[in-house]
Amino acid sequence: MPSKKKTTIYDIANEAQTSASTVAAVLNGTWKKRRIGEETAKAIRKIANQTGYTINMQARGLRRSRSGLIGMIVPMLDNRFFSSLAQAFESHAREQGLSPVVVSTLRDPEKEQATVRALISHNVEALFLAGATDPDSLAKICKRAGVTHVNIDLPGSKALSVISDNYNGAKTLTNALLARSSGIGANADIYFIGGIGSDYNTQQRMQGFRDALLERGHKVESSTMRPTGYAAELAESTVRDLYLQLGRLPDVLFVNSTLAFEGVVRFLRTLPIDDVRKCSIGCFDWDPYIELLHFPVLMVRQNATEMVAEGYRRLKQSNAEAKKIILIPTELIVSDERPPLKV
Amino acid sequence: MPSKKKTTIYDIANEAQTSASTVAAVLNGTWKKRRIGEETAKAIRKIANQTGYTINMQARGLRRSRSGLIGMIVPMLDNRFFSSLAQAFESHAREQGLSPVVVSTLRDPEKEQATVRALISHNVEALFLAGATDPDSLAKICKRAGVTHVNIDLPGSKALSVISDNYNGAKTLTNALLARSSGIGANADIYFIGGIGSDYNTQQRMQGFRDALLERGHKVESSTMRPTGYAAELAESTVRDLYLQLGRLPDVLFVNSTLAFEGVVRFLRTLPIDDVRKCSIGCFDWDPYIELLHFPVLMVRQNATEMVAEGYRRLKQSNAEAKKIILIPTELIVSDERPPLKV
DNA sequence: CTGAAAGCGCTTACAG
DNA sequence: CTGAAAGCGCTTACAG
Repeated sequence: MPSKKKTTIYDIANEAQTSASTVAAVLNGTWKKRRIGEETAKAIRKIANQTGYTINMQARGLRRSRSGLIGMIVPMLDNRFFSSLAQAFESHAREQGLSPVVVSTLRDPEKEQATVRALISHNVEALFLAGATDPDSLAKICKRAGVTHVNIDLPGSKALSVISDNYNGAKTLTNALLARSSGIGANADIYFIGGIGSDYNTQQRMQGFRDALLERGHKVESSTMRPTGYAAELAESTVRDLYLQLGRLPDVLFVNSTLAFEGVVRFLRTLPIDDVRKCSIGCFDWDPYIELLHFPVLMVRQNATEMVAEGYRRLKQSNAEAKKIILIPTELIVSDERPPLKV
Repeated sequence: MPSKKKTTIYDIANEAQTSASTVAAVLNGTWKKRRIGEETAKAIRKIANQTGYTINMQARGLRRSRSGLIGMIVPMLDNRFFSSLAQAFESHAREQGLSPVVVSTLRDPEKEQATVRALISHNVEALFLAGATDPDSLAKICKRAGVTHVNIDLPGSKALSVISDNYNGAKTLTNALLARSSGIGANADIYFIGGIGSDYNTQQRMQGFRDALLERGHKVESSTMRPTGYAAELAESTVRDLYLQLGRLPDVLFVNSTLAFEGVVRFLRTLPIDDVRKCSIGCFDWDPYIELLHFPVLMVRQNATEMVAEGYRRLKQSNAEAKKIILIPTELIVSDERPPLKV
């Protein structure tokens, strides 16, 4: 029975001895308004079920100039933070009866633009630009096409941006790290590792880190700031070099991103455990397994769910003041509230 | 200048003093075939750029009855394995000029069906069903609509399925675990924890586990098989109970899934490290942080990339024998090839 | 309570 | 080398 061609409202109209208009009305819910007979409606619905009718959204979309699609770009999907964003994004989409289209663009400005154009071609009803490297050119493209959009995670100057409160998150983390390592002096060795110096979020985090240190009377030399990128390898060798140079680990280590943290741990696990525990270690970003390492780690967890929720809220009240940056609070996670490893 | 209405080929035709057909041909690449003047083409392209024209895929799709969309359903996105699948899926999609639509359905059969229907409504050109709980009803829906699809990770009987070689992966892992714990007798305590007993993959893995044990002369009692589900909590309490019951850890622990493993580690970290190291521990599934724990873990890494690649390959040669299960080899990962932690 | 008809923005034979 | 026209499958005033 499975027909190769999809059934259309005309097929159903034929079968039901009625018109396409009537079928359309019954199937899209406007039939009460049109006061279509209960009988007719029932018959039509029956045939629709039998034939396995599914509406053609392209046709509907073309006619109503809406698509039922909502788009998101992210740097990559196989990453805790961005996949949480994607997950939240598409839960919301479904709630609103929209189909989510999530595409990763690998922090490549050209891919970002091409993807945004592609999504616009599909007439997405709105666009979430998460972690876009060049939000402002994307904003231009969107504006031209009249597509509303919001920046997530990385802010742009031409549209509403919902991002983590990186500054305060970093400051809180730094303060907590310092509180841990009681008894260190003004000349203590305190390092910031990972992230990209030109990146807005990294800058904010470095600023929060720096301010926390200054407020507590610590010196901050630029050599202690090491935005080594998002890769694990460079973070690993940086900590190793520090260790060799100081003859021990720094007193405090602020690692920016779970990926860089991976590299750091890769080195730390080669050291005697008591050495590692003397160091006060923090990670900006959260991973469940980091909580399970053999030494305590303070983490900043970003609220992906809330960032996306806020993005959706703002899209609805599209009256809202655009070009604004909305900061979403982060959460400080302390890994060793549970019984520590007995050695 | 940004116009609220999107530009269409008619707008461009007006401006360029030519016809919509010509504009269409220039913009979609068929213009050489139609031998349109280089001049005309150039003029049209210029206007298209100025006005920020983007083709309306809904219109094109409606006309050509293709959509440029390709769909995938996954249980969830915020999970290493499934997000790797999603990532691979959409790289391939982009390579082929398709826009990937990935939707998570939370292992809920109703959501799966609703989502598949929604995707079909959007005229996706093919469908990847990853980890679907009820692939066969989905297959029916797809067949009716004439949408080709392939099952990934969890097999169905009505369409091609590409899944991990769970049986051999588990067997290899078990053998490696046994090889580690040399000197244990036929009555050694060897446990399988996590996964769902009714789940095809879990069954295969249990079978591989069991066969490896039998071949090496170990007894396998059903009480040693504990498919406690995919949640961390139950796995945690199960290991704790085992520990209390045996007065020590089992000799070998096979944990099915990184999520269950999280629970296991949550308990293990409360034990003296030397106790933990006496136990030969394995995890079916991989996570970079598991490699960095303070005790060695053997892991089975599934090849998400290859599964997706194979899926795409098969879709192309749609002649291919359907209803077949294709097994993708897994990889055994040994976590402690690097220098171990000095205590 | 119901249907005929126009139109959404493309593509593509067909006719020049 | 180029254009007029039909048609993809819907929606929606409009007319009964």
